[in-house]
Amino acid sequence: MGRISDTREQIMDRAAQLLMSRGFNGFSYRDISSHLGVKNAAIHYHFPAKTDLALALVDEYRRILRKGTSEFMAYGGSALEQLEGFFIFTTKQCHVGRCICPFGAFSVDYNELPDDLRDATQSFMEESIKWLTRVMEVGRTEGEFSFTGDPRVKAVTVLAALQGARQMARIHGIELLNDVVAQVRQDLGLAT
Amino acid sequence: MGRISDTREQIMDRAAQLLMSRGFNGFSYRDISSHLGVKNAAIHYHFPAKTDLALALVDEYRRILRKGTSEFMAYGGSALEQLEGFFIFTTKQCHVGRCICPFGAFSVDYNELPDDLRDATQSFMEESIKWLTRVMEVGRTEGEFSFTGDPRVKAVTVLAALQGARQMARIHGIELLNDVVAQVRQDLGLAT
DNA sequence: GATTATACTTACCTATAAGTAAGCAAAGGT
DNA sequence: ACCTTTGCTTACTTATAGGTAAGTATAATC
Repeated sequence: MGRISDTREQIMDRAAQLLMSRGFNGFSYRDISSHLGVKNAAIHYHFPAKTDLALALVDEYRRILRKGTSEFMAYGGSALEQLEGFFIFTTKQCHVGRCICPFGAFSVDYNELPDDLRDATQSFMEESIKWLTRVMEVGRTEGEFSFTGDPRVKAVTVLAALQGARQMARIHGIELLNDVVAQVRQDLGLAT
Repeated sequence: MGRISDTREQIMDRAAQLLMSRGFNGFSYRDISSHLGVKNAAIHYHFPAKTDLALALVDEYRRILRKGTSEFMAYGGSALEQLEGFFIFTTKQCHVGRCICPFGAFSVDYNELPDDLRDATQSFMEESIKWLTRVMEVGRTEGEFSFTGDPRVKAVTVLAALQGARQMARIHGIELLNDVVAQVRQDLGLAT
């Protein structure tokens, strides 16, 4: 028994891995418990239903996003830095865990998801879009990027390309993601 | 009992719907059989294992792809026409069934898929990439599109953006896909 | 007209899923 | 010293999954 309870954290860590490698319906409590050496019911103690676990994960994702973007959102700053940070985060995560984007994981099962989880996923996504929209806006205004059209639509397109690329990378090899990132940069007028 | 056996076709139709709306692990034989008003074992008669069903679906996708692209691949032609056809196909499919791309459906569960199904998915994807690469090549040469970098990488990026957009559209509304298509066109120098 | 293949159904099996209820050991507060 | 909360385990339930074996009605073949 840990000091406070690091079991809860370990559950979430493992669940995050599994979610991004198999999708929400692709893993079970058993996959978590057997890995941690605890019983199934221990997971249910911390997260009574699978939905609760998923909600906790979405919350954590949102916390991570906010940590990396709150200063930029509040005061502005280098859009290029934010974007490159995002690329690095994405590719690193993908290389380490061969995992897909959380949005991708949820979106496949989205039609069968309970309402609260759908809402949480949707608002997390809206938050991500808002952040990248601001990055696009600021970046174009400051002359760091060049693109035509609505910044929000461009932001959504970039997110979509990365989400798709992470998935395609599993089928076709990890370098596919690097290629897509390179192309997205090029499409924003950035040097290779 | 149908003339020859349209049950098999109906199974595949329904399975295709389900695959694209829930992912490979998101539907069961029961979902198909109950919809068709037959028993579970009837599906097993036509497709002993779920893998067999999935393989048949991939084969069908490949057939559809070839039907729409073989002439272009053989003789060249209007790249713009091919691309617009692809956009229309994608958006229509998405609007009608609120469904994701087959690649997306398989890629989420990819790590747990049997080898033969992985191979089939991979080679179908390679075929799709090859086709769109040629579209990009011809389109740029003929001056229909403008983009920088490797045609294959550009093709992969476009596919990734559409795959990602179809998934994000489920969470955030169907107009997201239209936006992404518009942005992709714009990024290729096409008029809105 | 007997045989065989087709296209199923009925009935079953085994594994696994999510989830619950009750019990228990240890730590913390009073 | 006693009670309560925390953090689990044991033992169970119900539902569903993929899959199989054996039987049956119809249609085609010889």
